[in-house]
Amino acid sequence: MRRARRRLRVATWNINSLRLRAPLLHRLIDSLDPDVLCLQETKVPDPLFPADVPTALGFPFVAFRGMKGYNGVAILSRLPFEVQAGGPDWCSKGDCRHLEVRLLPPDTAPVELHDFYVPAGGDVPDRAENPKFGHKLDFLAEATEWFAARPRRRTILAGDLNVAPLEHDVWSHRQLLKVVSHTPVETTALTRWLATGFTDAVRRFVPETEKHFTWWSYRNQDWRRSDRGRRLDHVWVSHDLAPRLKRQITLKDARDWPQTSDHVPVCVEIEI
DNA sequence: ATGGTTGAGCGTCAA
Repeated sequence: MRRARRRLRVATWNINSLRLRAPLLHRLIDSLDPDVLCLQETKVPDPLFPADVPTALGFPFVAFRGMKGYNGVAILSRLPFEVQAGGPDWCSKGDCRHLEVRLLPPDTAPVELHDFYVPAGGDVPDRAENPKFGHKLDFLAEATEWFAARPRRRTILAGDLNVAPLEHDVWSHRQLLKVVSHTPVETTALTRWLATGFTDAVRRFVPETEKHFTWWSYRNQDWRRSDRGRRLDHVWVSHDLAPRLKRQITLKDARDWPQTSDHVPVCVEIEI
């Protein structure tokens, strides 16, 4: 007997403080209707996680890993899941940048889901001068090694990867070649990670010759007019899921929400 | 070359 296919929508958003922007999640859900939502930069320690927020939004299954002040990831889900504990402590820093869950749809096989928040890497793209850049490169290398050693089936990886890998993932390739997020050492590292067995889901729908961004700095007076964006937020799927991709939605309108994040949500729909 | 803005949480640091 053949198992039923199910529509799965996975969204990712760097929310830049969950407690501050929890009210905006209503808009995200109205616009994207996700089944699963991966958040980054929740900036909330676990004991202070607002447990009532996901429940009120209709997402009864929740996992979170947060700390004081910085970082922090969370997964909100309509589908049940099991948290996969015992993953690596990336770069031995204990800094709350990754969650893995095993989604358990009632009518079809489980799906492995990863939520990542890759280190931003500071301002100077030189590991000798800037330890944060070294941390970023080490994180990317560790993640690549870890995924290379695992099988890749029915797997989705989403998050703020803090690298814009392609020429048209930034507003000016030439002007950003020495800017952290688009330096060759970073784009090469991210491409190697992708090549451990993933497909870039959004670029399946948006041609590589077309500019496509998910982040615009707060420091631009008129973000839409200057349009100096970068594509830092990604959804990747294992190759077996690539033919099942149905659409992507990058919710650019979210950049105009009141008191919003500098990142916008990205959502992918897959027939699983 | 510099500055521009935001959040956490009260110092500045991180982005």
